[in-house]
Amino acid sequence: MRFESYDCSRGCPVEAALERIGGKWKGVALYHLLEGTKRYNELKRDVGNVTQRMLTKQLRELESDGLIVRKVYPVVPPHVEYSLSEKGRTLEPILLALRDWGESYV
Amino acid sequence: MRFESYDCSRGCPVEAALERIGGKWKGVALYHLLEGTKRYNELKRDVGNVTQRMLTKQLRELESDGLIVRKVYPVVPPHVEYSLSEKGRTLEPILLALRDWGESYV
DNA sequence: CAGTATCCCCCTAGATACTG
DNA sequence: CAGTATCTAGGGGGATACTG
Repeated sequence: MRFESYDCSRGCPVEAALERIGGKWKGVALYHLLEGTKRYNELKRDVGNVTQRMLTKQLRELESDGLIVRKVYPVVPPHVEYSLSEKGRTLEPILLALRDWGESYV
Repeated sequence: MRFESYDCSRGCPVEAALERIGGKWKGVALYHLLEGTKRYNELKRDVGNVTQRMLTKQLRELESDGLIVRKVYPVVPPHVEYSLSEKGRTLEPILLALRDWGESYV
């Protein structure tokens, strides 16, 4: 048969993946990071209507999941850059597929 | 450039797509419906550790988003079948990509 | 079998203000 | 510039019991 069945009672890969990128602003943030490294405020502008608190929170989760890299330059004023990690870059096909689907079917 | 930028302040396609499939049990439910039409309890077993209340709720949302079809046979005992709609079937590449990513990178 | 009906907790997420 | 700190509302989500 074409699709194998999974016992999701103790971890399903689809569920696991969505837990990583399904946060309210995570997908959009990751998507915009496909363009390249961005500073905090740049990313905030791109993501749009998000509060600082929430963006910071979601970025920290993405970081601790190893999907993005946060680089701090110890200067005044602060300079922080976000970029996709190797692992984060593997999400590219998914993010582009989500974008295309969103454009076509929503 | 490879990726166009989107103003997400009033609707971003990635965000829109994730709003449809990002619910806690939606991805898994959709994924299992790739296998074909299922009855309620069958789907519930497949999805795993979900309560009836939540599964019903998420299925109703998927239905009102036009991603799944709910067919009720007016018999006793009740018989209800769920299946992917045309639109829902367009999610197949995304669901498979999520599964593959989840298997490899989580 | 395939749901409702209740009750309730807690976490998500927003608003606002403050800061190294 | 890139964040904390604090407070708060709202609803997502669980447990349990009941039903046509």
